[in-house]
Amino acid sequence: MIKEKIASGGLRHSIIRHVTDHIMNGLWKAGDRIPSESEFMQMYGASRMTVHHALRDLTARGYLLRKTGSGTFVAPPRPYTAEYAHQDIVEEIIERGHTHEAQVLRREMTEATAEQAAEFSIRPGSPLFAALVLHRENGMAIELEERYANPELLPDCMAIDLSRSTVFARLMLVRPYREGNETVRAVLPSDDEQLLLAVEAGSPLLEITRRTWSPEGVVTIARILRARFHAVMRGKVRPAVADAVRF
Amino acid sequence: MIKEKIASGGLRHSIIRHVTDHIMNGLWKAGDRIPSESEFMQMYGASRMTVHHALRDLTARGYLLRKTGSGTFVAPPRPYTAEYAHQDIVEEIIERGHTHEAQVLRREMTEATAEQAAEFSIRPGSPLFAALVLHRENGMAIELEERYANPELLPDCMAIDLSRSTVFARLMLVRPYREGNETVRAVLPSDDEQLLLAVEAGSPLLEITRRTWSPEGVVTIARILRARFHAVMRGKVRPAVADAVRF
DNA sequence: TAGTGGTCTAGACCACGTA
DNA sequence: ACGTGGTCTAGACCACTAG
Repeated sequence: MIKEKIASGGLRHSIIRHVTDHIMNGLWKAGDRIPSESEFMQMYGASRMTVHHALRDLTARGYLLRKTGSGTFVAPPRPYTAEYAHQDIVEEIIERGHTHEAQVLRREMTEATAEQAAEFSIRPGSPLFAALVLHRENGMAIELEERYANPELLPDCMAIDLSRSTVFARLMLVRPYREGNETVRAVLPSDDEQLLLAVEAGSPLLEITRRTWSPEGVVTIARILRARFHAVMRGKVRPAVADAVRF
Repeated sequence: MIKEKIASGGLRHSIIRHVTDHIMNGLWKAGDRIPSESEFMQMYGASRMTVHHALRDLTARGYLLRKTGSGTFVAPPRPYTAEYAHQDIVEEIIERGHTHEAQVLRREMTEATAEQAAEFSIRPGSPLFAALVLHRENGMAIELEERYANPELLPDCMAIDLSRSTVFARLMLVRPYREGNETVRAVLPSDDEQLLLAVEAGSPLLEITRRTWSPEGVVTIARILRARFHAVMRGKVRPAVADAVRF
């Protein structure tokens, strides 16, 4: 019976480490059946709840697959998942110790066109917040932000001082938990965009199109053009996590 | 006492939904203290273990913060996290019902230069696998893959039939659980790359540089150039998940 | 000192899958 | 029929934090 309770901070974690070590070392390969709950109970002298919740954690994190009636198996390899943490651009620039300046090119409440209405799932003609902001770092234009928002779901969006704050920051406060999707492309700027961002014709830009929704509906859609050194995204790569315990 | 055991698939999930609903609706805001375990026990007529593991799940997923002795609190808003699932390009093309063709431009075992040795944390002159593969979809060049790998950690890499399979696929089998980082940029191709990918001069490309390591060290470094419709990445946006239960 | 969360036990009933 | 995992209970001891 394996007993390392004191040294390792809990039976639960001992079991978790046991399993992950075996998987990492290749002793247990994808598809392999691993010991059952009752076998772990004997190995560790643990109760079933302890074993169960250790294996449950690992299942939620994508390491295991469990089938009622059959057993617990090492999950098949998953695709790489790259994770990018997007920060508020104002904070990002300030953290670098640089100066941020925003040029507000558009900021108004409009009526949704048919196309926009479809994207937001609202009625055509409904009020829609529209903005266009050029962000500069140390005087150099690095990002052009084209933004639309549903004022129903993001109240007071017209009150945001876009020269000092961002819709992003507002979102964080009002809709801290949300979902969305994002598309990243390499693009060339239009003539207008080229002038605004003060880049040479033919400069490659990173375009990020992001749609964000809360349970009530689409909150905001943004198209972000990044230029120069800012035309980069850095992220972590991990095995994809199962979407465990959806709710 | 709230009882919805039958309708909702478990007390645990009822409690999880209770909490997430309140957070999503804004009834509980960041930093707010939420009911204690014993209060939830009374509300749901549940045992402490059930309540505890429901709240534990939510903590692991970044929704809550728990402090022994103080209580449970709504976690402060986190930055957007965009998650991109990278698939094996061969599988991706085949799933689209198209034909995949790989042109192997380089495939050899070299000796690591000083620079490469530093990136892989190996000794200069150590063997290093190097490859350059051009991937075509329906005959059209869409991706140029420049790849290096440490043969110590990725055995048999010279044996991979790069015209039919990928180093990616090999990695999935041999190193299913790994970590890494990734950088995405918008770039213009070099003259060589432009010719190989058969794009016009000045076409913007998506460049993905990925470094992958296992517990033993850096396994592989890849630089991927994506052209045309393939110069896109689509991902999901979610609140960042706490790195819970590290081990 | 009273309340909080962290951990664990030893039972229990159920649905499912394999044989 | 039996073993598997899914779920839940009713206790317990501990360390920490607040008043």
